Amino acid sequence: MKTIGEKVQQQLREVIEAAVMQAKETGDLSIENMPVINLEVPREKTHGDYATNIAMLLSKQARMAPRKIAEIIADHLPAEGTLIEGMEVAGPGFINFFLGNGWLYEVIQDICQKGDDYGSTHVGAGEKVQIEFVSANPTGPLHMGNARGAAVGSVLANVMQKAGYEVTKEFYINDAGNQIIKFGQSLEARYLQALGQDVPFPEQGYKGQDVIDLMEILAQQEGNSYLEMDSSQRQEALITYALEKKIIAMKEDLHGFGVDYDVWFSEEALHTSGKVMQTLDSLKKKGYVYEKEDAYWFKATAFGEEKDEVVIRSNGVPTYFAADIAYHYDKFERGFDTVINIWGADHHGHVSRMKGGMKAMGVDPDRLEVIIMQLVRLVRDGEQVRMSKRSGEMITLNDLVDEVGKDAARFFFVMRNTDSHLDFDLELAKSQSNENPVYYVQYAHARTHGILQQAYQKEVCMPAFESVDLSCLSAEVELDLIKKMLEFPSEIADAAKNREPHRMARYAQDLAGLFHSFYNNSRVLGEEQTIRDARLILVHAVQIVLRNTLDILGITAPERM
RNA sequence: GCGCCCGUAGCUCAGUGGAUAGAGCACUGGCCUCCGGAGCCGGGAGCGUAGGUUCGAUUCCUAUCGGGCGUACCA
Repeated sequence: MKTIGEKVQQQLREVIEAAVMQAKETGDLSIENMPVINLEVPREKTHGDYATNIAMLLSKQARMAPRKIAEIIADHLPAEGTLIEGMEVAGPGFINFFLGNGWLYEVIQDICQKGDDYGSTHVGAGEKVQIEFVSANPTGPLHMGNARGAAVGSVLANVMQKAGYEVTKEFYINDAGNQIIKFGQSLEARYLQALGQDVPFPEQGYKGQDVIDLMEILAQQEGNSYLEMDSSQRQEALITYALEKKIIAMKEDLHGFGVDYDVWFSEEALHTSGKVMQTLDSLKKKGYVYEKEDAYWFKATAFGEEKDEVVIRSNGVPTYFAADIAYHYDKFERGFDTVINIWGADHHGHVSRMKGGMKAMGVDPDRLEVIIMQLVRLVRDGEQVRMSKRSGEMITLNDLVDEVGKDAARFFFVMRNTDSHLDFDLELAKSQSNENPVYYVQYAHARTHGILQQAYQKEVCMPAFESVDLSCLSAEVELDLIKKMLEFPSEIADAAKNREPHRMARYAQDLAGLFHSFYNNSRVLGEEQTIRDARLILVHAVQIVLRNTLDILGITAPERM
């Protein structure tokens, strides 16, 4: 199923190719190979609806100036029987095509017909993709970095789903390892303190208020029933109790942020099921694990790394890296074609050795993609705020949602390329949230609703899109608006293929901007019927596309604000 | 030292090798008694530096300067 934009481009390509072949046959051009015909929408409107650079590409093999080639090709292009209304040779040798407006009106009908489904494509071809994101330590509340990951991951999942990938969202629970031991020590200290004992708090413990609260509640509910256990037993029991609470809380917090997972995967389960040791055995057999200084090492140097990595410590405990190899191998065993991880920049050093691990396990490392998200800097009064779970000084995801709302926060986090640092200015987000671009987009949607609502109240019937004459939509803003909506499916496809969810935020702003311009330029109600009906349909189409975009962004599309 | 990411307007950022590099904020000049002014229209100002590849470079390569992150028997 091709989109209208694709159909038009295909027709242009066929016509251009035929013209080049004809020029070759008549001897006007001497070329051997037909290059891929590249069509682009010129940045400048005066350069036409589409342009091709084929003349520049042919210049070398034809041994002619690009402009000369462009003129020859243009001479062989048929003027009749196509959408082409005009063409010109311009700049260094572009051939610009000017099309009539007829095909644009088909776009509006296409949108009205498809509704919520407009924008969906099959470029993903049902590829099974797993996206793992956030995967925060359950030892503390979710922070800004997690929030960025949550927004980016969920929008990427939405966009890829819309583009025809089969997407599974997964959260990896780091419920094993050193930080859990420290967590247990922290819990124990807080529990005992809650019971009035004067015990010291561990140096490396988690100082967050959430740990104190959790243990005070437990102390109130259960009293000193944990007091009789010995310390290690007590810590274990407290960890079990606290982790369950923490995970439930994380699920709720993420849900409140518009993020729901398909799978919650426990690291601890990898250890207890023996998968970690199985993976290490398998690597040993392949000769990629060896023993040195009482520890076991993964031969990362065999995969281009600078040094080998410990997988089992000299105390017999496997490292996080060992579990991670087992975890990622398990992902592929579960049948995913592609596995995408979204990690903070502080984990980037982990990427290549992880890929090395996959290669050692016989998995093509290119099937493991890691999106590295640059860190979020929290700014208050123009100064950077340092955040640390251990010190307990932080703004949590919940704080953020309470202050600026889910919609604004999500939009803010997903607006930027993941390669860029994100300065999150608390004062701006809290006190001046009206300036957040999300309102601009949502307001456009509310306006579409307002017009349609007014029409309804004035008993103006919504015309059937099939029977309306749209040809009176000829103002520049109207045509621009339609062209922008035409791009929607390919915008989604590109965002999905390139794993760039921020494009959808950009698209939303562009579309909203064009609609606001249209709104100020053209009235809908009060115009004579032909114009009114055509514009009503246009507004209806804009509403659909805006809603679909906001849907991908996980942001509500309000009817009024 | 080595590795990864980033240097684009006063600030925060867009810009799959193309023609005259775009938004928002800030500053500033306008907008019909009208479908919602959280809007619209206009103005000034910019690709860190130096080479290279190319018909053509903000985009690719190299070097260099500046910022961030990593370089644990932490995760």
